[in-house]
Amino acid sequence: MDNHDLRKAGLKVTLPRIKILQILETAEQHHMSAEDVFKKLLSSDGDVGLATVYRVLTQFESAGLVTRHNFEGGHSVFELNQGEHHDHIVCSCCGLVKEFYDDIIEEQQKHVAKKAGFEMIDHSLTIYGLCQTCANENSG
Amino acid sequence: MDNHDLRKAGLKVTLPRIKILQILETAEQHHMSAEDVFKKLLSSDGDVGLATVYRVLTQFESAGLVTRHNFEGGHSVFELNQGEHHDHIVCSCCGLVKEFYDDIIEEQQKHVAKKAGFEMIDHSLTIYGLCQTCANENSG
DNA sequence: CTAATTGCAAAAGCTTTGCAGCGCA
DNA sequence: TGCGCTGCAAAGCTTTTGCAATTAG
Repeated sequence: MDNHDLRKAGLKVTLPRIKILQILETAEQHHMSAEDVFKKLLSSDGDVGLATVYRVLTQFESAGLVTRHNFEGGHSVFELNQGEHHDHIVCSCCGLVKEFYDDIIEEQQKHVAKKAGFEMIDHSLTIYGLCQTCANENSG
Repeated sequence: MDNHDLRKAGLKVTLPRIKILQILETAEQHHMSAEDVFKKLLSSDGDVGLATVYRVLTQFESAGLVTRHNFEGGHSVFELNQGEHHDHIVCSCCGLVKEFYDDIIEEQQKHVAKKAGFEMIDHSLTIYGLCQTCANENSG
């Protein structure tokens, strides 16, 4: 239940926040830029400002509801926090994002951080490549 | 020899390019933003525009002389391509950047990409954490 | 009722681009 | 000599902020 998540985060349950949460939940591609979310809002109703989208997404990030990623390309993308941690593999051609989780890599990172004398807080691993579709198009 | 690298990249050997290359080579912290490079230029002579710094760095990137990273924080940082590939561990507190290379992680990434049906082009692994200095300050 | 929230518009970064003049090859 | 390169200033993009009106609790 959305409203519960919002309240738990200390945020008032307002229409923009509910809508944005729903968009993030139901989006087929759940890595969205602020602009993406804004466009979806426009087509659904058209009463939420872009500034609000940014504010809400930032609040959601602080509340731990979403994660912000800085993939290549200058703008941030946001993703709903559901399920376990994972990393990303992004198609450089079409922008497709797939998620993956690899135990060996996770373990090895802790190891590396310790060896470097760091207390690991977080990490961001993104593999860039060509998805099958794009690879076929380019070769054929 | 700098000039040789430039010519090899099909770039004319001009003063701004030589200077920027030297700055990247001799910088103690060799992950620099365009602004960082620009400031160094100002203190050395003061005749290179910020726009030129961006242009030259972008050209260097295309030529494979430098790599552009999108760490957290909105702006790009550039790093001279010398020696082997490596990943980064960044201090969230003071911004210190350390490099590391881990064979197991490298291998495992190839594996993951293949399993996801991607042709791997590149990858970017950044661990965020607290360096020893910052960890001590925060605990003490 | 009160403080949080919103929309709009304006501003603030970082980065790119247009253009006239300068410099390398 | 010619084209590439440069500096400056202006524009472009994403993101943030100020403010008056609105709304949740």
